[in-house]
Amino acid sequence: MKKQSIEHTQLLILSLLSSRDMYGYEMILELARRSQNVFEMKEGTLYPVLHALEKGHYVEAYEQEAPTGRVRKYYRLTKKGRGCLAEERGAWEKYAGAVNAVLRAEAT
Amino acid sequence: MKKQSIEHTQLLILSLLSSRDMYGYEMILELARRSQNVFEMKEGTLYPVLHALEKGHYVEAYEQEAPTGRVRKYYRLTKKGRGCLAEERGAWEKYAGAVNAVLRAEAT
DNA sequence: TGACATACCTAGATTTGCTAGGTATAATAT
DNA sequence: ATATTATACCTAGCAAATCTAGGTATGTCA
Repeated sequence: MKKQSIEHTQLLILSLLSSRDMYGYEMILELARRSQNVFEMKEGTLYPVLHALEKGHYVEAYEQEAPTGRVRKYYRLTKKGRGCLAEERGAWEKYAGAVNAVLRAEAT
Repeated sequence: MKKQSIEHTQLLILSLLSSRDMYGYEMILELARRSQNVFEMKEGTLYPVLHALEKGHYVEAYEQEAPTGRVRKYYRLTKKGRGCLAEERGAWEKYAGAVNAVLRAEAT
């Protein structure tokens, strides 16, 4: 079907970054928190997507030292990324609406 | 993440069959209709899933002649299939709710 | 000092859906 | 009459998305 699988991971990452800059590991924790542990994103999923987003100029990376002394790799949403987020948000709403329409029809 | 990709195709098919028995080609048309053309399921997607559902005893197939004279292969939801549908429905709601929670947090 | 949490990374397998082909019949247009 | 389109089923192989399972390294706490 048409764009059957929305790139959920990408949508979620962009959405997180729209509230504030974050580093990878933080995104995993934050996603779990905001979804009440429904999402348990794996590092093997996150990092490749993050690198692809950077390569496509949807996000920019920069390093910053944490209070602990460790250097973290933060990601910032670009203008292009913001546009992509809006687009994917729309796609998600359309998609979820369609699934719900089919599920509701079930009861009819 | 945990069951990241709900088996959307399966959920949609089971949902369709819960309203009435259908044959494959009909499901494609009906899905498009109920979703207002958001879903355009491909035959290459549908038939393999249908066969897997049959093998797993979630649906049963039977042949029936159409008024046109052609024989169609109808599918009927089994009790097991009904249980699976309820389960996947729940999973979908949980999943969609989590995505929406993350998207809403964005605005915060 | 040993275990665990933090923090990053990648190769390869798995799953899911799509592309692109095939067969065959019925309806419709030319 | 005949060519095209819609109906109706099928499968092999490709592509994309995510996960598994490993690796490296540092900081924290019992």
